[in-house]
Amino acid sequence: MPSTRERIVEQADVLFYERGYEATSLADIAAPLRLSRGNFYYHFKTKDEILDAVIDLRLSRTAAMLTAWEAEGDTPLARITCFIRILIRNRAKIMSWGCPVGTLVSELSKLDHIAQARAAELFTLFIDWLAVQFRSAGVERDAKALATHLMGRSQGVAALAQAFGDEALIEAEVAQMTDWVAQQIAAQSADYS
Amino acid sequence: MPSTRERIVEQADVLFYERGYEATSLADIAAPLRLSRGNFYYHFKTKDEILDAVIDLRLSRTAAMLTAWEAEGDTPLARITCFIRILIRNRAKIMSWGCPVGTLVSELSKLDHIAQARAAELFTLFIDWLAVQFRSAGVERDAKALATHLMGRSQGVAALAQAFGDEALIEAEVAQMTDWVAQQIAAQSADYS
DNA sequence: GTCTATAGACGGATAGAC
DNA sequence: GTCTATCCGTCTATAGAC
Repeated sequence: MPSTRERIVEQADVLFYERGYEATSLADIAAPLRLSRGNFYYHFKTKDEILDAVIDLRLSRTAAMLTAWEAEGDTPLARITCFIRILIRNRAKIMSWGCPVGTLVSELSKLDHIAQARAAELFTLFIDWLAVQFRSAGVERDAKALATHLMGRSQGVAALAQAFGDEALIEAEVAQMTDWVAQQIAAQSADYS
Repeated sequence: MPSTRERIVEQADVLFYERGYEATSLADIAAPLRLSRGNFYYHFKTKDEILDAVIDLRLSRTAAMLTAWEAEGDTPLARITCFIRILIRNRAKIMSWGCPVGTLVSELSKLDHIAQARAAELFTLFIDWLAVQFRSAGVERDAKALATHLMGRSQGVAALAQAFGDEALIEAEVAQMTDWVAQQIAAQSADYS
């Protein structure tokens, strides 16, 4: 049984993703939970506070997901493939609302919102994790650059998928990204032989 | 001497980019132009009408830019490089507000706005033009796929640049994209030899 | 009786539309 | 210039638990 606060954050998380932060009113969040606005302000003083809580939620969920991928794949390539395949797994949502991270960061940037930096930490979580995987695959020097590149590639796919609602585009790019990662790791192994 | 209507569209174009469509009020557009609301409604009845006009403006400007690039570069590679280098040329704006096309399409998607499809045509303009360049470089079969891929790559760079405000990231990715295009074209030439 | 949780009304501001 | 709608945020009231 989740607390009222948790239900608010959960609902806000969904609506901030699907409609955007600014376009979501506190009434929009409260209504489906059957909460009065008065009750609402008992738990959160401002809309920005909810945003902070939503970012906290996403950060912790992302960290947990990355930890799960550590156990799920037994090679660096397998683990990085877990990352790439979220584009496939979440393709329906991505075609409708884009990447939850990228679209939030973009909106907060335009609003000059202080929380933009913390939202960008979601990117950092992914990139740092990917860099660890590349390093454990033997790529020492360029691990961070490769990780950043891969993050960017997935952002690009999400942007075009949202624009055109094209599922085949996602699949084609995912295949290319997977090949690219395999090549980077193989090239590294070749250096040692 | 631009007409009042043109000045409205021009101002809206800037503000829709820097602040976003929804976050820009009609007053925000009218104020710097010192227009009365009455005068404003003489030119545009609704906010959506202004959005349509802004998209029209961007479509025509994009088409003109693409035509200019045709003359500017004397090889397909040089012309495609013109495209890639807008990331460098507009890097300051991109770090602040992202890609004008990608962020608009993303916002309109979340708002379920009818104009989303027309905004996405801006992507189509670029992709079709890039495909023409790839084809004129001898890449027949995959021209559209390569063009789409390149468009996606640039979107990814813009997204991360906006998130981190990292100029070096842009330069590194631009260099990689340029190399990638050169390789694609070289690989095609090799097929004929 | 106090603390927690919920409810509802009100105010000030702003937006879009006419 | 006005009208209506909406939104954020505050204030007061209430109901129950301990």
